[in-house]
Amino acid sequence: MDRHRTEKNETKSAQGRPTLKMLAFMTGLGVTTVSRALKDAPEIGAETRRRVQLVAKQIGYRPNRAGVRLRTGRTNVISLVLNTDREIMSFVSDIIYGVSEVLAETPYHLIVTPYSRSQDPMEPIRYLVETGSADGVIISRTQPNDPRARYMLEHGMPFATHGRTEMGLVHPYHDFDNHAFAMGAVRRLASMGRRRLALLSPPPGLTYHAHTVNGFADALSEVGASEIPFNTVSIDNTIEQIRTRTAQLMRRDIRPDGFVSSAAAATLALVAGIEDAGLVLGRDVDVVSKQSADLLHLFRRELLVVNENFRMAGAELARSVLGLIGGAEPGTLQRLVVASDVQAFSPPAAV
Amino acid sequence: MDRHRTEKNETKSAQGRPTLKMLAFMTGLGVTTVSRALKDAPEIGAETRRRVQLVAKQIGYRPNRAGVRLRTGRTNVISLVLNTDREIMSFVSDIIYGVSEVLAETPYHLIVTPYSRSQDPMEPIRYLVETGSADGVIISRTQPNDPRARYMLEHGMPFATHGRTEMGLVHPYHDFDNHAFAMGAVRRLASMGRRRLALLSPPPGLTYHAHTVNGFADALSEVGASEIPFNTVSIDNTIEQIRTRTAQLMRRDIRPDGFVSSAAAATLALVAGIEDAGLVLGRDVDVVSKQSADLLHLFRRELLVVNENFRMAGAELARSVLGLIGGAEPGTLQRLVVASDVQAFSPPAAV
DNA sequence: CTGGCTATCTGTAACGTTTCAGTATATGGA
DNA sequence: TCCATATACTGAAACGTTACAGATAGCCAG
Repeated sequence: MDRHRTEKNETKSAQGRPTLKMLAFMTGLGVTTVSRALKDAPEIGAETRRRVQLVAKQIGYRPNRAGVRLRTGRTNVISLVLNTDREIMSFVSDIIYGVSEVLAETPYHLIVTPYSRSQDPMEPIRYLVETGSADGVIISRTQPNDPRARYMLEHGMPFATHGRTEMGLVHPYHDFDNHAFAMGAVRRLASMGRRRLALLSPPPGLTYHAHTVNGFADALSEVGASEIPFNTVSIDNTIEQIRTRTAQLMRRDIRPDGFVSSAAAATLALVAGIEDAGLVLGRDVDVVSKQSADLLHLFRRELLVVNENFRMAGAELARSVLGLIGGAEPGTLQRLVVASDVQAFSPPAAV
Repeated sequence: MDRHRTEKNETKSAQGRPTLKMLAFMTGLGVTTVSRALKDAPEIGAETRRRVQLVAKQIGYRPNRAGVRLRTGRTNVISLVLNTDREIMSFVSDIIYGVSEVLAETPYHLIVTPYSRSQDPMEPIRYLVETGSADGVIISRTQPNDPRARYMLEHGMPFATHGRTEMGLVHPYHDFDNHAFAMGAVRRLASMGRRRLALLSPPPGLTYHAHTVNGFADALSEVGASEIPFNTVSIDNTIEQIRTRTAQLMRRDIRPDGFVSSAAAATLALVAGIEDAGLVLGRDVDVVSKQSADLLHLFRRELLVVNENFRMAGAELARSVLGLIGGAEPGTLQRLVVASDVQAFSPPAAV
């Protein structure tokens, strides 16, 4: 009579998704035993374990994520928090690919948590922590004193940052040595006889702004070149803004004969501005730029480039978060990538 | 004695996440009532409803996704399925932004489900359907006879495609009118006196390959120009491949004096190849290219461009899937975006 | 005053998982 | 023989939610 009683001898076999209960019925064991057998718990007999795992594989059992999550709180999700309007284009896809690459071999899923202009960068972080929507978080646009990192550290949410912080707190990070990049760029320009250099820098506020600015300044004094200030604009500005500011700058009497640029898209605008002012790349001025895809040499072969690999960064960040979740020491999950040498255009092999 | 009995009068108030049970206790109601009051069910008194919603807002109640998902099967997740290596860079970030933009105002999360070179494109789809990991799916790289679309239709998984299918099955899609794009491009080239045109097309196999090829051919016969075949390569090839093939082509006696290109990144390589062969853009040859970001004019101002807005595409696709989930007719969720006119470079306002 | 509405509200079960606290059987030491 | 202990397994509870099947009370027609 009791409609609700769940009879153990269900006759329907072609039920939907396999569950532990089904597996238990099929093997004649209890669901507890099955659950444990699947995760190689020590108190399960060797034969039983093998038997359960065999059947599970046969019928294609996959744990129900909602069940696991509800019970354990584990989400098997890593969240990549991105600024919707500011992040540079290729940056996003490359980093996503890197992260995906690593997560693909794990039970983890990647979820993208966006935030935009108007929003407080803390908002998505708070959401993730409060709702427990992820087991780990990856953030970019890291600041020296980053409230997001502090908050996640305080709340025990595992995370890794793209870029370092400077708060005396230890956490996983992946960073490109922008100090070395800027130094190398300045040295290269100096070696070409350029003496009045300008820097198209990352936006002030982000940690790597200071790294870049310092590297630039350090190398300037080393090589005895001078700086033409160009800090009314950063790589965060629009193409149009960078272009017009550059053109203005290049029409002055005292103008740079060399540029260091921290991003490829910004470099496009920079060069456009230079040319708007009637100057010629490689003759009147040289430019060293970072890039992530190998495109700048197609744009103007006179450009000098240094490659930064965002895909690898994404992969490393993912590995770091997983490592941290797995109990690794955060201090061992920090990586600073040395900048490669400045590369000039080399014509492709003849066809 | 019974340790397990859950006393109703819990004294701890500063418990972790607010739950329905807590809300029920605070309001003095049953959890069923609270659950219903929060979703504006009709059988709840107006005052009770307001009271519950007030308290819920005050203590920041947010439904536990795992609970909802376990009980209802609804995941509140939309999955964007991406090919890890083939998708064009800017495409990915733009489309993600578009999707995010729309989902941000809903309870839905975006999860990115990647697949790569080696994999069967069906694999991630099967995974999503079998594990019920998403309430809706967005796919790109759509084919005329697309097994993914067929499979999802058969299994009742709501989805939208970027690009159309040709299977006689009705489903939401968003597509750019590549036939019109190709026609417009050819007409423009013809109006400039170009008579021997070549097409750098989308990869064969994808639906919009045929659209583009047909538009190209239709306009050719309309304007009486001829085609120089260039189908050993597509926009899916690497920069290097496109570049060398283009250079080879341009060194032949009979070479194109006009190109139509379906993607901005490919156009960079195309132009590089043209110049490798010693020819000059705007003099020896003209190129009309699609682009998503306004960058090609910075690259070479002689380029002619047509913009395709991937961000909008992402937003539309997201809206379509949500609409479909909400019960809208799939036939009403189809959109073909007309191609805008071919644009030549116009110098920025003087400074 | 009964029976049958309607309007509100409630208890319980169930989704699939893990964990706590056992239970049953075998093994071994005294 | 008896107790202790290890091995292999199991039932029940709980995570937070929704839905089914009532329950209670007020009201009105007959």
